[in-house]
Amino acid sequence: MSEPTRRERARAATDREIRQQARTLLINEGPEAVTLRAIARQLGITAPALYRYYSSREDLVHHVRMDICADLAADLTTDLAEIPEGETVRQVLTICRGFRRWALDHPREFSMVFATPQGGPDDLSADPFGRIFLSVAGQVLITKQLTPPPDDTVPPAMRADLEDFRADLLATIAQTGVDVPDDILSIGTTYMILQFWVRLYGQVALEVFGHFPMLISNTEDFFEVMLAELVADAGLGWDEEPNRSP
Amino acid sequence: MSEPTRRERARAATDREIRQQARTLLINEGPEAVTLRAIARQLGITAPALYRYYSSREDLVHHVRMDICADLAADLTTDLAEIPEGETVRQVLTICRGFRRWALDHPREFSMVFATPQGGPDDLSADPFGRIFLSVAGQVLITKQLTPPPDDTVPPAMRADLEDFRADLLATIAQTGVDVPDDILSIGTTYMILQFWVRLYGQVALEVFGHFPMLISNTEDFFEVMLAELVADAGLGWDEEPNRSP
DNA sequence: AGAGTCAGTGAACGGTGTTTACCGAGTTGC
DNA sequence: GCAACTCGGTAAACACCGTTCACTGACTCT
Repeated sequence: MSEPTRRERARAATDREIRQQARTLLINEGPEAVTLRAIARQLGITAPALYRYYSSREDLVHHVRMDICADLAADLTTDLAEIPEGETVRQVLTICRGFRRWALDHPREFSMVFATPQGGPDDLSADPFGRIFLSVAGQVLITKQLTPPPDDTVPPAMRADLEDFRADLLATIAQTGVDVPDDILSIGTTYMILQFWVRLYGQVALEVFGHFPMLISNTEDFFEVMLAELVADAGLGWDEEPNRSP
Repeated sequence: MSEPTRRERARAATDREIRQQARTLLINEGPEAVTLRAIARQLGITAPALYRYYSSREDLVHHVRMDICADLAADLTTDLAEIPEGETVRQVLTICRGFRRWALDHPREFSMVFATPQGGPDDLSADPFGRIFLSVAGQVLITKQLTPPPDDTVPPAMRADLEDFRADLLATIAQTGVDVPDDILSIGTTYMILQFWVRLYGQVALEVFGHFPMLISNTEDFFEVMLAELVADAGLGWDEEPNRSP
């Protein structure tokens, strides 16, 4: 069992090569260039051979999508490792900046993962990026006093969904080893996390797709201003941020 | 000159049919189904004939994109026509709801126009959707007292861009016939309009792409809550909204 | 009436995803 | 050790794609 046969190792290796080559083509020449024949050509094999690994082009693309998510999560984890344990605000900032940077550096991967209508509501715990996002949210929840909107501003029709989401959040966070008491995650806070994601995503997507209604020469600053507002609105202080004197 | 020859009228007619057929294919079978041969087949002609109208498939797709924008703008204009002149808050709500509804009803058109990395910074005055968005913004600016962030919260590095954008805004609004005194459009207000667009776009795109981190059974309510917050943050009151008793 | 314009055609080229039948090296069971 | 089997890879074929090119034939203008 711990003895993968030679065949199995070879298979796993070419499988990795296929997906790697697919991504190289995606990055360098765009999504329409990632074709089975091109991939096979680069690998020195023929196109039908790929059907031993994936049932169709769509199937391959799907797996590539998952790889991309995993890589993004790995990137963010690396960034995060450099931030000391307790400084949760810096962790939040780091992950947001890391997400933006990754999106700008990998626009084609970004739009493949975050801007294709395909796919039902994604299971956040399956998506590694979701995992890391929620894990940071968990750390914030424990160590910082948040100022969420009072629960009664949330309309009744949303409560059930938010309850479910809260359960998801708690489960996902518990899985990462962090311990979150139930009462710290109010419905209002849950709603706030959603809003956080909406604004972060909107900003990054608009920047990647170039759909800001104006020419922005310094998008970096624009993002930082938005991020500062976002953090302030979430009730996180700047107290841990060294770049800010009182 | 006012006498379009029979040839010219025929040409314009088939041109419309081509783009119409392309959109039908896009809506019913997705972007990869909009192929020159399929379009020609539906029209009862052969594929090379399309090259009399467009220099390439990409060229056709580009024009289809413009058509989609024009249709969206027309939709929103129709919605807007039913709102009395003075009730600017309702106009804002109408246009935001209309944008969301259109995006959900036409997900493939939406992602083609609003979620493709292609294209540099788009000229908002060329895009008819941008026109209508800005025209409403203009009406709001004249008739409502806004509470924008004070100008000095805007970092210096962004000021130049915002100045340019403000000029664009004023020019676009002036083109619609609405008269806006220069001083009403502060830098802070300009920044606020940008933020408004970021949050609206983020919410709608996430809903269309199904990338909310939770299952939302009632997305309608979620949108309405976000919209209410958005309007409140923009400093617009609910005073004109009849569904809200004091 | 003759010249010219031009939408549309048919054939062809090189590319694509996918299926099918086949080969042959690696693995497995006896 | 050898037969049986598994299975990654191949070649050929099919239907489709975008695009080019030489050509036709009806409409338009002078």
